[in-house]
Amino acid sequence: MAEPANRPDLAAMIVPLGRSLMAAEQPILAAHDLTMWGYVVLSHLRGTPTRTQAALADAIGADRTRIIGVLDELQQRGLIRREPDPTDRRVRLLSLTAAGRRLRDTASAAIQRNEERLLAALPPADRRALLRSLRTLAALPRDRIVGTA
Amino acid sequence: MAEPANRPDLAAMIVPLGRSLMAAEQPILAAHDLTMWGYVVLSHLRGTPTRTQAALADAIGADRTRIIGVLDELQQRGLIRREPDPTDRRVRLLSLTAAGRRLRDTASAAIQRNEERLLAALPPADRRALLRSLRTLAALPRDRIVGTA
DNA sequence: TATTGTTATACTCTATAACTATA
DNA sequence: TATAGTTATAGAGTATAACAATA
Repeated sequence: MAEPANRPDLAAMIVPLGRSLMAAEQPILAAHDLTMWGYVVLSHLRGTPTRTQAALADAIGADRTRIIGVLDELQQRGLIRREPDPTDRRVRLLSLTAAGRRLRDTASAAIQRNEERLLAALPPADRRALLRSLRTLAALPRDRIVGTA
Repeated sequence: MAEPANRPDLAAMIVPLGRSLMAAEQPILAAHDLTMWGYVVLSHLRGTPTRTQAALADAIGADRTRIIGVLDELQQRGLIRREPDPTDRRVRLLSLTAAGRRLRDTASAAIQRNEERLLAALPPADRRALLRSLRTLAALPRDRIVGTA
């Protein structure tokens, strides 16, 4: 058993790659006055307006307490709306403003322009398969990956 | 300009996926009494015995000061050798012991067994293309990805 | 003087606990 | 009493600065 390792661990390839991609985003985000979490929030709200801050935190894999300062700033800058739900005044309805959407789309375009530079290293068919596969894996629920520890 | 975003950012897919994969490794590593950095060190030394601790730290993307405790423990447990270079007694020659190699291979097999579960979600051709592509991207030097910020 | 490794310290990021308000 | 949000605090992980040994 235990044949010789003929491929690196998935994690060993993906984690450092992720770190590099994050580092590559940093100057782009800074140019748009966005923190990484700020950008993540905008990106998530762009697809799916969210009913509670807790649900948002959960969806983006952050702690509830961590996103509060982020939301404060995004709201102050008029990039998101954060209105008490008339039905239940404890919850804050979260959505993007037009300005928020514009900013996030501009930043995203710049980020993807940079990413295209890397993807150019791949044959077109592999490139497509990579993106398709990553979408599939990224869509898996976290505990499907982690296993019921 | 700025056509509607038709794909998620690479980073947005890869980073959370990496976090989940790391979380999935955790219990497996714990079962072998390994920390993540410990495992990373063993894995790197397995492929390439390294001449200085600084070079090792650099190769695995860690700080010089961070790996010292890790090396201490691995050495104490007889998993690595760490001998002063007779040529230059400042440097420590680092390599795996037989026990170190065995342990890392066993852990790696368990990790990859778990990863196979996920890869099974992909069509075989995509799966191959994904691994091939990740290898290519992971082999890129970091500053090729980050750009000369 | 420059470099390897080490130790001690400070900083950042993240999670935990305690509090307020609504229900 | 339970839940959403917030604030204050503590903890983990990481990097920075100062030091000792060797070249």
